Order: sequence, then C-alpha cells, then structure tokens
Amino acid sequence: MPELPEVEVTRRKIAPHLVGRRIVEVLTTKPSYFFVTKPAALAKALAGKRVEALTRHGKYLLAVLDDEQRLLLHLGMTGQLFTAGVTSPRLLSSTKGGALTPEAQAAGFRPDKHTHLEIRFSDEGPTLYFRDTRKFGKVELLAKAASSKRLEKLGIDALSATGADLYRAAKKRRIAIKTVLLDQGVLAGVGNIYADEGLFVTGIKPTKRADKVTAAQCDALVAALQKVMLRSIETGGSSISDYVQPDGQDGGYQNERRVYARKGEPCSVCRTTIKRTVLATRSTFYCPSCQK
DNA sequence: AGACTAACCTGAAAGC
DNA sequence: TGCTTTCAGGTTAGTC
Repeated sequence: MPELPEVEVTRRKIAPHLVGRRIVEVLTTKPSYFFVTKPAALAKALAGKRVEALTRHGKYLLAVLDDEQRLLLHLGMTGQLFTAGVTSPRLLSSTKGGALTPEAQAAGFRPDKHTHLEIRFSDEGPTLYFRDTRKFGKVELLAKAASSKRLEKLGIDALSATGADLYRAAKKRRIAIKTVLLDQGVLAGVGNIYADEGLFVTGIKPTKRADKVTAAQCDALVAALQKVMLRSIETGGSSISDYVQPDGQDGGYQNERRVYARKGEPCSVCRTTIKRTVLATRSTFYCPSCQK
C-alpha cells in the first residue's frame, strides 16, 4: 500500500524513536515469506546493536546499525511501523474489530497476530512494532559492505530524478507510460496512486506508449510527480484503505487526489466522468477528456 | 532483453 | 442472513 510519500512520512515519524537507541531484544512470528533473513538469525544479529540512522530509497527503509550492518525494511501493501502506546480508533479497532472500550483506548496498541516484528530497546522508551496483515512486506539484514540485489535494482529516487532520467528509459520501451512509471528500476518510489495522479496533472493518458512521450512531457511528468508526492508528504500521505501514520493518525492526501479511486466522479477540471481501466494488472484511473 | 502472467497473503466490500 | 466473488498504495519468479 505505501508508496514513496507514505514511506517517507513513516521514516520521519519513526526516526526519532529509533536513531540513537540500543536494541536489547527482538521478537518475531514464525519464519515466512516476510522474513528474508530468518527470524532466529535476525534476533541474534540485532541484539546489542545501536541504530545510527534511518534512511529511505524509493519504498525501502534502511536502518543503519553501529556495526555497519543495515536492516532493510519494505512495507509491501499493508505494512505499518509504529511504537507502543500509540492510540487511534482506526488502528485499535482494526486489531479487534469491535467497539473500543475506554480501557482499550487507554492501553493503546497491543501486538496482534499480524505483528511480525517487535524490537525492544535498552532504555525506557517505547518498543517498535512492524505489523503487516498481508505479509507482502520484507525484513532483510544486510551484512557490512554486502550488496543487496533489491537495492541495486532500484533506479534513482523519484524525488531526486529529472525528466531526462525518465525519458532515457521511456524512449526505448514500447509499453504504456504508466507501466514505466511503476518500474522501480526507473524512478524508485512511484506507485499506483501517484502514477495516476502525475499523469492526470500532466494531461497524459496512462496507456500512451512510452516511446511516444516527448522529452518535454517527461520533464513535466517528473515535475508533477514530485509536486504531488511532496504535497502528500506534507499532508501525511494517503489513507485510502489501510495506511495510517506511525502515530495512528490518518494522512490527508486522499482528500486531494484528483483521479485515483474516483471512478464515476466528475473530473475536477472538466466534469467528464473519471474512468477506470486495468493496466499491467493494476487499477488505473484517468479523465478521458483531459488526458491524451 | 523486454513484455506478461501468476503467485505470494489476508480481509473488507460488493454482488447474488 | 450467508455464501461467493472481487478488489487492494507491491514485488518477483517464471514463461514466451
């Protein structure tokens, strides 16, 4: 679910609770697809390490440890990072499905069956939790100086990219421009919502062949993607289905999106009905009149 | 190499 | 009410 803006909001809110603290204990659920590094190895390697920094590249978070190992985190579709004591009706009700008693509200979040990673620290501060309902997320420990196949495949971070970066990739592809935007090897961090939003702002149809998109259009597209994503970060990201910020609050960008998940609604510019189609097996929303 | 599909999971919402 | 189908902010292994 989370794209670059949601991951960046998560990074900014989690970093103060993580950086500078020493890990004492790591609890996990049983081995699964979610754990690239096996839970037992993870727990053993992390114990006693201090976290030096929390960085982001595309949709990946990287916790840098004091022994130069790095913990790679990906939120997948439903991943959430937050700290103990967080209280929010949405987060709490999602863990039990019922009405909130005052006692539950006061107690805050408790790890549930979807909480796969719990990191405890040597100080009195809160425990860090990684919860992920669908387990499409990833946890991988990268040894000192080891390269990571996942990171190496990424293109330039979408917020640092230029139109030329996109044009270089687009001009040799005979597929839909939206599919190129979703390719993490081109602009890392762009996902389904922001691809649709950026294309709408630029007036380009998602199905337009990538090699037919001009250099000037690529410039405009990258600028639009960056403007939209920076605004989303400012407002706390998009809370459309599962996403909540690490402090339990909903983001605000879902209220500003122009086309994503607005099938049947009038276009904000020309009032034409927004259409939904499927592209690269993903839902795609666009205005048939504004986007050519 | 580039282009597509199926698969990894769980749960909410829509459809009948 | 209840059973079935559809859908979901992602990535990757496998096939042509």
